[in-house]
Amino acid sequence: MGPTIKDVAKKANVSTATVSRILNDLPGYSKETKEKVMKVIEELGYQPNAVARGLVSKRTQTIGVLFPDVSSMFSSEILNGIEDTAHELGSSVIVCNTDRDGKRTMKYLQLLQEKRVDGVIFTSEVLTEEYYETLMDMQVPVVLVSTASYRYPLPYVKVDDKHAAYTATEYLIQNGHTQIAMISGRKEDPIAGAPRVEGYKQALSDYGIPIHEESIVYTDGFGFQQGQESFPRIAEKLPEVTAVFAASDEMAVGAMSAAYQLGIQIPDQLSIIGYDNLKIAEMSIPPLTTVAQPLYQMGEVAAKLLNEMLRTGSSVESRIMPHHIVERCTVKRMK
Amino acid sequence: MGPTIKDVAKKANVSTATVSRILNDLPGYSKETKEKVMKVIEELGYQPNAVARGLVSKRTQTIGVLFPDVSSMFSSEILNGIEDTAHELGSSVIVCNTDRDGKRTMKYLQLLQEKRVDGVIFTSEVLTEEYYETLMDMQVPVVLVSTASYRYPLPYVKVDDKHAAYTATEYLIQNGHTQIAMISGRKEDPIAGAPRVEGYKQALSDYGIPIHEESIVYTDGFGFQQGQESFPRIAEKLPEVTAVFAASDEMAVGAMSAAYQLGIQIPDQLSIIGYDNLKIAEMSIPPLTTVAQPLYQMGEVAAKLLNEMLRTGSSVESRIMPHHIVERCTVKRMK
DNA sequence: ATGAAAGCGCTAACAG
DNA sequence: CTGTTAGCGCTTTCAT
Repeated sequence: MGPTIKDVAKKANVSTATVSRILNDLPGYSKETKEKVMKVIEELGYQPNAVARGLVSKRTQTIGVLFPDVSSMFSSEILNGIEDTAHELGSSVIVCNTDRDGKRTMKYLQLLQEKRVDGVIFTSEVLTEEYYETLMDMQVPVVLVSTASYRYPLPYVKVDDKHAAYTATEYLIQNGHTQIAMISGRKEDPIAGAPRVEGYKQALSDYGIPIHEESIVYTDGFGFQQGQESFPRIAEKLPEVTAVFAASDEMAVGAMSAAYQLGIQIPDQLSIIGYDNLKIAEMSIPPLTTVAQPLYQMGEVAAKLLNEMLRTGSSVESRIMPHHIVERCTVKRMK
Repeated sequence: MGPTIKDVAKKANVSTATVSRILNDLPGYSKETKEKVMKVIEELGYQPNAVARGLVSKRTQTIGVLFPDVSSMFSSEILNGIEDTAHELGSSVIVCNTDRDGKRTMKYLQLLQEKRVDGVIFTSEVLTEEYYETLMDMQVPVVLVSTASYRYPLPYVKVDDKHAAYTATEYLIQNGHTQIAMISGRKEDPIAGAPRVEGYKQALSDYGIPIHEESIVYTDGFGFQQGQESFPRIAEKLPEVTAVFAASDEMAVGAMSAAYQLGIQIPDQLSIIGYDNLKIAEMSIPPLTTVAQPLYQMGEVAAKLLNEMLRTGSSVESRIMPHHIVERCTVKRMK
């Protein structure tokens, strides 16, 4: 193996304590010894052992992050923000792909516990009691991203889903649309499901537009396929619709794909607005108008909050992140 | 803090050695003691400390993975494969976003060394001498993904870029195209640049089609924007072109976007084939025909190779992964 | 089958 | 300013 702090101490004729002090720049050594030690470190190519350090300091400078699907554009953008920030703050991140599987999630939580990570960021899934319990056991700070829990007092960072959905729908209305359908995710999803539907309804209601339950199609996810499959249903049943609000960009793009197959021109014959502002939104044809979630920043903020909790030992406030409409080319101005 | 092995030992009236043996199922204890100990472990909610274990065993069950851009669809697919496999094999993965920055990469390499990761996977970038040196210092197995080094003897897993480009071009030819342009990445890129251009040229040449250097446009990356920006140049200069081979799906989609702006119908007026088979390929309108790289499997294989090297201590063979055409809707059959 | 004891490489009192 | 000495929690000879 490589040289240890002992080797350095010996060669520099000092104690390991002194070397340690220098390494952690704690007070207690002369300029000369520091120089001498640094030189030896250089010569030996000494690299401190973070594992040993972690054993005594009880800090591993590592955080764990759980994603339902690391390879999704959604998750990877958040990961990017977390990683950049954690790195800046001197921590590494261990990624965990839960695959939306309870068993697997629990296994990961346990793993993270054994690895003694300093904290964990839990994203996009609903926090079950089981998760919460073991998270509490771990005795480490936790922050939720793109999810929240009403039952458990954990800080979260997310946009206001209802509000964002309201904004999206309102945008459609302000562009002259009144026959607006919605492609929703899972009805039962307490985070990305129901609230967005509520926001949609609220906007219609506030603008005096009647709400028709048949205008909402519920799916079992937020993917391209769900959008693609559900669009024909609305195209067929609701021919009078001029605009649709999709609860995710992937669904929006799926819907556009289906519309294309059906020979429906977007935005000429039908307007569509998405939700998320993933990379794909600007790459679609035509580019997708959408309500943006600041995913990168959400990751960034989460990492910072975690760090803050670590540093101060106290808890922090949740953060409602701002959302905003990104106007591109899929919504037509009516009238 | 939580209970330690000592607490377990004491409460079970055995030595820590025995508990350790049971935990690692090594021989040397009766069925009765095992049961007794397991019960205590349960009662105490004992969780072994992987940090302490790592200190003595010199294995952290953690690997480091470097990506130029974690949030790209390309990287995240590879990450997914690595993560799933590493997890199956009992390891965690620390992700490092190098941002294509030499300094940052070096910092990460150093960090991984301090953290005593068991191995590292280096992806998509060219391996400089500096990287190689410190990687060697680390004394841990390394595998390259989607890149390779002719100077240094490290195992890699990638497709045969020249061959894959050949296949893509050949597909166009077999569909009756003879006026074929190419949108390439950086000319100097020894992995994804030159080889793909060579494959393209070789295919033309093998089929007796004259090669025009002007039919190749070089860009400074593989992104959507590069494709979008360079397409107009070929549309303008080479009106006779009926098909284009883009060296990445993102570029292909960018090109399609530009074509759309220009009112050029795909595939009716122009065919296009991409490279990678990212998720976006099936989400584009129309769905993109492309030559697929098995990204997930590449990650999977890399993780397995790394594990193999760790297990046996010996080196392994590189893997050329199979590529294949995914026929979708952007290539028109001529004549 | 089981225990005692020596570390792994580092930090952190406590002495000087 | 600097060294000595305990550990951190675990594994691993070496005895018994």
